[in-house]
Amino acid sequence: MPGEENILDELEWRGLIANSTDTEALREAFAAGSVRFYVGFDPTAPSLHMGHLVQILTARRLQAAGHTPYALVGGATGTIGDPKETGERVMNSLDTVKEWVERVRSQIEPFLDFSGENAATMVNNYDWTASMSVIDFLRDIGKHFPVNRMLARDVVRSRLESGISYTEFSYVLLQSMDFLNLFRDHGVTLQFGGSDQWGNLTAGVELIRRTTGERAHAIATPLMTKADGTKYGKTEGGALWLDPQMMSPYAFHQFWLNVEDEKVGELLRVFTFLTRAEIEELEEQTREKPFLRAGQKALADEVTTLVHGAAETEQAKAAAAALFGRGELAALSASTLTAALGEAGATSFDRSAGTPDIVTLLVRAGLAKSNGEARRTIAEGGAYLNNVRIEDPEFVPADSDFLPGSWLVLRRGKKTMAGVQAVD
RNA sequence: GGCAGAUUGCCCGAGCGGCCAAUGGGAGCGGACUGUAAAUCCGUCGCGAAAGCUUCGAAGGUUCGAAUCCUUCAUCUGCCA
Repeated sequence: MPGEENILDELEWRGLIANSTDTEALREAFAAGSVRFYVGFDPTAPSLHMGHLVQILTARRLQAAGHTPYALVGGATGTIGDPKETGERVMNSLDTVKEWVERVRSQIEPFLDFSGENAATMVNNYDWTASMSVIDFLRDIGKHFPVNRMLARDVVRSRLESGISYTEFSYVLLQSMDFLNLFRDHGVTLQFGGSDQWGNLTAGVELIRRTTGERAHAIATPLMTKADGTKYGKTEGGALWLDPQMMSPYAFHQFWLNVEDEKVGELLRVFTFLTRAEIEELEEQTREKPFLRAGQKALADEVTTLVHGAAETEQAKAAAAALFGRGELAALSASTLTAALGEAGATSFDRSAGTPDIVTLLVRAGLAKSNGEARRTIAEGGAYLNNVRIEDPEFVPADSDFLPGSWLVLRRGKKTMAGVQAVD
């Protein structure tokens, strides 16, 4: 094992352990050698998001400490659907799931090392689930799941009134079987997941105990929430996607840059590989000189680099510097503007058709959903062209308003920017 | 299977024939303050420039006029089988 410190202490310090089966036994296992562990990702969308990133980075931390990752994509479980409290999931077609499995897999791979002593392995539970016979499943797995216990689980109990299909009710059996198979065939003794997975995690540990008499471990990472306890990204503009097509690196970088002071330390610990000393220094700065936003800046740079790479981070920063900078927008070069607005969001209009008015431009740029909303924004004093507030809804930009590259920089409120370019 | 009640905008929740595009709260959005933070205060919050148009589970109906009354259907909740 590299290093004196047990990785468990590190995870605890970072606040990554919300729940765990037997901490002391696990600590011993970590100290005894390379622990084979697994974490699963169900393909429920075309991209993973912030919540999954916690798991991916935790896996990376464990691998860095010498342990051996098995990253599982849920080709089978993704077709079934983990029950959630709000109600039955919409079943996705097998083709869709198959496509998402590939996308999820390629999103996870860059974070792990697939070579060396403790090389990571990718597995897909479709491989051992699809071919299984119903009889085997019911006899070998189902027999170990008392329905009365299953009914007592929180998610299930919350669904008893509104209804739950047999399909989703059975989900826990599949996930538990995954753990059992990986335990038997690959010697995997630890599974971790989000704290909403705790029931599924412990069910797997129990299945292993019942069928083999041996002990496996489970860790649940905490659910990330905002300072007021609400979920991140739930209300504003959807989830925080890792896929650059679904959320631009610029928007991703901006998200972390705008995090509340109270949360900076926590997020630095969970989402970056900065050392304890570095993080404590940043927390200190956030307390002493919050207006410098040193913590937010480090957080945004670190996480964006992890997910999108250093080059994209630089572009996102350059774009923000150009758009939020003190200087005149007109002083920026055409290429800087094009790059910055490309990050922030850009559209174009045909010059020969004439310049649209401000209302149309706001809608065109995606800053307002309807003309009415655009007008309202103007009336509220929240509409800007080239950083100058526009108060007349009839306003049409003059030729002199065009910046280098025929750009118009539109802004709604303080931080939402978009560019519109005149093209021939 | 029988009886009773419910279904309102992103969420919660008033309204029970005209004054209802529909009270109020939350979320969201904008402004002020600040630091591209939090808290607070103010404004805004179906579409439309407007006339007006489309909304109150779905489809029909009564009426000059319906979210509000009637019929059928769907879903949910209680009570009785």
